[in-house]
Amino acid sequence: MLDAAEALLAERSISGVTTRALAKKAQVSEGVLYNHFADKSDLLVAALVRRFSYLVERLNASVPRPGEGDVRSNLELLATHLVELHVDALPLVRKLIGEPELLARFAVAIHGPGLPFGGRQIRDPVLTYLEAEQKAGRLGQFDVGAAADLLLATTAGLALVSEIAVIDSPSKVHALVETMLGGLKGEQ
Amino acid sequence: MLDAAEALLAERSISGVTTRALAKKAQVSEGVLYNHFADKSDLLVAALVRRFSYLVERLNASVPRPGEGDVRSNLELLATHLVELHVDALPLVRKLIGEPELLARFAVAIHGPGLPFGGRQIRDPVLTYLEAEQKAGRLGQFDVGAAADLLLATTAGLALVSEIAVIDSPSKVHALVETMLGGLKGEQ
Amino acid sequence: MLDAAEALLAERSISGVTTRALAKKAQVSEGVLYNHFADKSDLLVAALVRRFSYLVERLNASVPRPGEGDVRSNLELLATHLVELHVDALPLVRKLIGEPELLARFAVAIHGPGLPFGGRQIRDPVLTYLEAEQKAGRLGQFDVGAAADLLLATTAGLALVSEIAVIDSPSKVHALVETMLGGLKGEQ
Amino acid sequence: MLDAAEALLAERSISGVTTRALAKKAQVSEGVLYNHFADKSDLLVAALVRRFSYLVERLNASVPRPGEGDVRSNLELLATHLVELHVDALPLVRKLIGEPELLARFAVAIHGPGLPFGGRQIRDPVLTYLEAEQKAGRLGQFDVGAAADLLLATTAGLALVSEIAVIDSPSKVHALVETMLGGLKGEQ
DNA sequence: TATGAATGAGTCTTCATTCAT
DNA sequence: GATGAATGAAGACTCATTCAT
Repeated sequence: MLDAAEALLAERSISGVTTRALAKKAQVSEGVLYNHFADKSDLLVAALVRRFSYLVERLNASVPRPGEGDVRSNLELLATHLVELHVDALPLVRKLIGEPELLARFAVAIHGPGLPFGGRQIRDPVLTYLEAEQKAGRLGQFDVGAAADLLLATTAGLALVSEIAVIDSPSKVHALVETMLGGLKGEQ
Repeated sequence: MLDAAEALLAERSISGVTTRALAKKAQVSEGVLYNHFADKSDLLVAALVRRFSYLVERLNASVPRPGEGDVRSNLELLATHLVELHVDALPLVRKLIGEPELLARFAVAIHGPGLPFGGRQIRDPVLTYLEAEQKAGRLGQFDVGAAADLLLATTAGLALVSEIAVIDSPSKVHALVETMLGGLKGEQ
Repeated sequence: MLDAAEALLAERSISGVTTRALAKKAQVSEGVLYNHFADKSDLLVAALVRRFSYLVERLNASVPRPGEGDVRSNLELLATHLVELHVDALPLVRKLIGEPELLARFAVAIHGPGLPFGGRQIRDPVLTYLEAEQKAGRLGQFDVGAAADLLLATTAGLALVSEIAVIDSPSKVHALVETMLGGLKGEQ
Repeated sequence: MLDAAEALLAERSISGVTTRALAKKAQVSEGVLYNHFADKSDLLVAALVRRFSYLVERLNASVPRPGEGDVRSNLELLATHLVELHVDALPLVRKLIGEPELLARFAVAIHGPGLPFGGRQIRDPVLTYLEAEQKAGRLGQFDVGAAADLLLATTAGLALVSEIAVIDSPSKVHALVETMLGGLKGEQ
């Protein structure tokens, strides 16, 4: 049932996820839904939460280890993973953003407020990585929170744009990291 | 009619913008819509385009003049205006992001591809400003496109977050500009 | 206005003939209709009557002269003209047959009861021709009315079928006339 | 549901068969239709097909046995049954003739092309009977197909006319058969 | 007379939800 | 627990007709 919801959520516009479609996908009858969930929204939220958890887990597993390797490469890797995360999260967001009520229930379920490209669950790993590198002296002085926001927002932006237009994502990521490292004042 | 659509678009979820609500808001009967527009989508797109045009105009009027004043202050001002722009554009985006079909029609209407927090119409002014300051020697060497993306994405992110949580926007903007100017490597 | 109605009647399904389409076709505004006709039906009936009159006139002009030429050829010619008549009348009939109310008003307007492939106005010329040939001794004894019905019904049938399937109309007409002339008992 | 559709089809003009009327007739709510049929058309086609099948069956059961009885009487009987068939089929035809789309779906459902007063399913029994009598030497030489067309078209015509005007059907049938048997040339 | 915006009842269709089996 | 037919409110859209200008 949850699997069916997840599958449908991934392939259809929110309004296309009907109880009928759900039932068909799960190979069960329409009424089953109400034997396990209070509501259609309930099922949807459950599916969304499960998906979200998976994505967070994946991110945590792929954050570079501070102190190892090259900082520049690490940041590029991190940014690449963030783009991937956002690309995969986009269908979710698409659903939630248009349905305030659903979003509220999802937010409560996750309990991490501040959704978009973040919520603590996604922002924290990035923050932690940056702080560690900074503490290790491999990065200079800067506002870690602001840097995380730049990274998260811009990678989310890339994910969004790449859905609509064809872009050279790797080179965009490269430019992003370069620009963030170097700053606008120039490396005098 | 357009006013009613704009008003409704601003206050309701996309699925709440029904022909019935539209008619009631405009104080006319339901059928009127179809005497002036081919479609409900048609009306919506028209309203969205009108709103978008207004926002673009306002942005253009508020971009700082390159060479004048302080670069840092200019950037903060620009970032502030961008946050405002995105805050105002959010209801629009919210609608479009969940309705691929509507988005497509809107894109065609605007003819500026690459929608999200951009499209040429919004990105170009930022780009132009940065290039001018760079040419004037008031900024160092950096990838202007990447910098514009950072600025646009992060201000969009701030707008999004500020809708859900209470944040200290001005200080966020300040930190953002500082971080972008200085870079992560530190000003050794 | 009438012209527009006639044109529309010819090219669209009955439900496609809307006041809007009518107005557009006639290059006038929607309201005009009600300045000249009581009703949409009124206009439609007027247009149908005009069309019907034209068809009847054309038939009368093309009925072979009794006593002249070859009876067999005359009958084939007559049958051919009847097929043409019915082909042209089909769009009319199509409209009327599905709208009892319209049909009733049309019937009253024509005043010739017994519509389908007939009404006196179409049946009479055929009847007259057959009687004349019979009187002239160029045809044997038979029920003139029944023969007219056979001719009218079968040509109508051919017209109807030729709309749906591709048929060799001339040879069908030939066979029809042969069979009618010779009868089923055989020419012993 | 099907019964309701059949009933309504019989008593109303095509445009009068609305989902509302259907639901009321079947004593169920409006939505039910869409739990069992894809479409209103779908239901209509199903009802039409069922009705058509019944009529075809009835005809087959009532075709006279060749070689038995009197040919003249057999033909009159056959013609009488055909008139009845067409009278009963008329409501069907009335619906279909004005709705090209519906007709197309019906045609596909029946798979017998060549609709009007025939399609193979109705024409074939007549054809078969005539051929058998001819082979048995009880009828002379004539084009069997053309004779079948005459019979079918004229009985259809009688059915049609009898709906509008009051006619003496039996005597019309008698005259029809006489005329077909004897031919127009006279039995010299 | 012509116009065309406004009307509003009515059409088909969708869909979350219920409930007897 | 599972089923799936039934419900009915709601949605988008159509269109003949009216009427102030």
